[in-house]
Amino acid sequence: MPELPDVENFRRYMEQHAMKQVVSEVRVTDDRILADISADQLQERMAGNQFVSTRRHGKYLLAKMSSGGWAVFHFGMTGFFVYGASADVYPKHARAVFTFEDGHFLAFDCQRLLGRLTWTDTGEDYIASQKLGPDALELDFKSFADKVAGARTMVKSALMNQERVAGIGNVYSDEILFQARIHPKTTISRLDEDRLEHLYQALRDVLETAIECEAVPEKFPADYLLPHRSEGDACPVCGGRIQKIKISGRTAYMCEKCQT
DNA sequence: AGTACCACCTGACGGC
DNA sequence: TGCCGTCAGGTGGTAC
Repeated sequence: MPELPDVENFRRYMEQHAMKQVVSEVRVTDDRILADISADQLQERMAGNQFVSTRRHGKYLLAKMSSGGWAVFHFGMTGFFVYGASADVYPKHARAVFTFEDGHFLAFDCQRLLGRLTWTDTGEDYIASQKLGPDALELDFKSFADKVAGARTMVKSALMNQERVAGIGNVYSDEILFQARIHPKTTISRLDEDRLEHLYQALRDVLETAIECEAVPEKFPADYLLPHRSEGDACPVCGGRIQKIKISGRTAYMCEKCQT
């Protein structure tokens, strides 16, 4: 479930492996992965160019090419990258593969096809066109209080709304609320200043910690909910049972004793 | 401005 | 053994 920390990880992976090499071919093996562009157009725009820089906004990864345009990746729920040598086999659900002149490749694997690959001439325009709010890690407390906490909706829904703040999905909203000890069904506009500040701090801490842990559940601190996201599991803080509830159709995991 | 529900998509899993 | 329903979840659409 790629959310902000996972995508930040993919961005670093791409920086580490795929930069400053000429793309010789773009092979799209399932064009349902494409949005608003054809495989031919993508090939035309990318072949002969290099990735020169990357940026991330929320759950979107944008990779600038030497031609000046940007390849845009959204990972849906099952997307990830694999960089490999020419002799390596592509990952099982590779939907698009960029081959470099030296024979190495960067594959965009996306089992459930909920991810997207597209193209934009201007990064800023793309972010605006998707109506994305500020990236969750670039949001100061004041904007958070205005943009997110002004909503007359449940706090979990507000955190997950990409127009309010970009980058938080189902899993990390649960973690943030667990760390802040706030019940996910609380109406966010009814939190007092103290609890709101607590929530904001938890948001930052959780996302930064998750990035440090490379979004690998086993590396998370002992008091994190994430490795215990299953009904009836023991709460890592109080030992009580983790509950599974539905919030606007989404599954939320929480500890009723810790979160009020 | 909210909520609720559906569709997209694949694969794992439980029930029978 | 296999078939069928359900679920996972990011996003986007529609109806209320």
